[in-house]
Amino acid sequence: MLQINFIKQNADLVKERLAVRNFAHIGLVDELISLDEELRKQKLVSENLQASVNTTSKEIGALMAKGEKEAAEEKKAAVTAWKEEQATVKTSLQALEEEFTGKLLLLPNLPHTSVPKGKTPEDNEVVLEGGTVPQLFAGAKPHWDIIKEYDLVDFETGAKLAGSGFALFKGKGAKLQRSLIQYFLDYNTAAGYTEFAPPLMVNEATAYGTGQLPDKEGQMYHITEDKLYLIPTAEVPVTNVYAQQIVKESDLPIKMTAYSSCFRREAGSFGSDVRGLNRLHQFEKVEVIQLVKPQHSYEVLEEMVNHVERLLQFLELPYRILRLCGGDMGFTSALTYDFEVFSAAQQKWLEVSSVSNFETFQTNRMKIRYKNEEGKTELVHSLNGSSLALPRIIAALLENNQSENGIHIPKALQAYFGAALIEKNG
RNA sequence: GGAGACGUGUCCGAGUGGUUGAAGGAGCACGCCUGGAAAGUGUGUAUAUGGGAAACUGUAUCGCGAGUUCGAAUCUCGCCGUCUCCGCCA
Repeated sequence: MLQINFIKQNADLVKERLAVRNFAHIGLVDELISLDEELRKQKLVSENLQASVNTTSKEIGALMAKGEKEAAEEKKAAVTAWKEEQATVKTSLQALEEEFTGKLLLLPNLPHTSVPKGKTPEDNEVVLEGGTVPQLFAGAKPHWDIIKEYDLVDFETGAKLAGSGFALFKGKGAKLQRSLIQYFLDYNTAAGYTEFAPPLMVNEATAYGTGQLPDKEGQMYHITEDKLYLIPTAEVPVTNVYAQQIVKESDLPIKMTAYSSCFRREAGSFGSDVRGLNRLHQFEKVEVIQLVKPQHSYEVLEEMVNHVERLLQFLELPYRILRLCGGDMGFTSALTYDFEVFSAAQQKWLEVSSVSNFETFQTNRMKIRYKNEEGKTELVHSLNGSSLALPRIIAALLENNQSENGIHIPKALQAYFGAALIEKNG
């Protein structure tokens, strides 16, 4: 959530930055500014009335103590009148406040100056490519066929148990996923991230904190009976660990990692994009999250990008890094780098990680602050990234590493998986 | 799920309608004492937001929300959480 004081002092800049996103409701900026002015005016009126009520009530107390009942009754009448006046002000104040916060929640984050203009994924900027795309043999198959052949994932049974878009991992497939999770977590904790195992459901306040609500309401599974949401990413519970806290300056940066299942309704997704492991309602992911001092957040973003990049190098996958354009960037982000791996049999780039700096957009909602060098409390910056999303990594590994003999396991993973090859009779 | 107890500042802990933003203690900071330290001693020690150059000052906050009252940490109701007993249970 943007800060109203910043919006007021930089109205033109805010509009200009929002335009980079192709944000359709730029008019909200001016609306918010005038709403805020009106809000302040009415607040002042209400507070002044309250001040009169407070002081006079104290006087009544003193008069009662002295036994001057009549004088006390006179003052009571005055207070009652003020309170009636205040009641009407409060009613309109409340309505204004609701309108104001409702509208403020609709404003997305301001894109960083390095964010390219653009509307669609085609306008994203390729920052760099790494790794080499393998030459596949003649009988090479897309992963959804490999999975069947090696009996690694059973989509039919997944669909029977839960519905389409739910996978049942099986045998070596399940073990491959488990070994990747273990490897990713070890890699992250070795880099100084503290491991968490968070709740997979969160309440409304938590979902607002990281910005999933109200923007992505329809994307989350909602357990209405208990007013809980299934998390779409570990970012939600883990970033909120420090919500409403003023952390010690010496505790920064706070580095956290978590493995979790992620749940997404993916309403309206169709076509070949969703085939096999490419898009699921439930998938596994390991996430890294940092809370940092504002002045360091862009250095930290680069550090996190490097961290994820090295992981892909260890997995020996061909990858590229994209700087997302304004139109493709998430609601809460100021700058996002996406990582894609090339899945050689489907000849397709698959997004496996998204590393973002949210600056104060999330921490303003969560009120995560620290006392800076001058002793002033200040919002920290929050960042996160996937390291990594499992199903698409598995898809790319299966496709890129297939051979007549079986599927090769990258060296870095062999100790975790317990073998160098997944054999056909497996 | 049933019955009961409880939820106060960094921590412990007082406070059942009126100078209580909140006693007292611990902790912390600064000063005195000391050769130095400990002990002792003095002072200070919440957050947010509005006004003000500042001193200072208005408002809100004793789990959260609503209500009663001229006035609520104190009374009433709802919610959340913690603990104890019972039930159920991986």
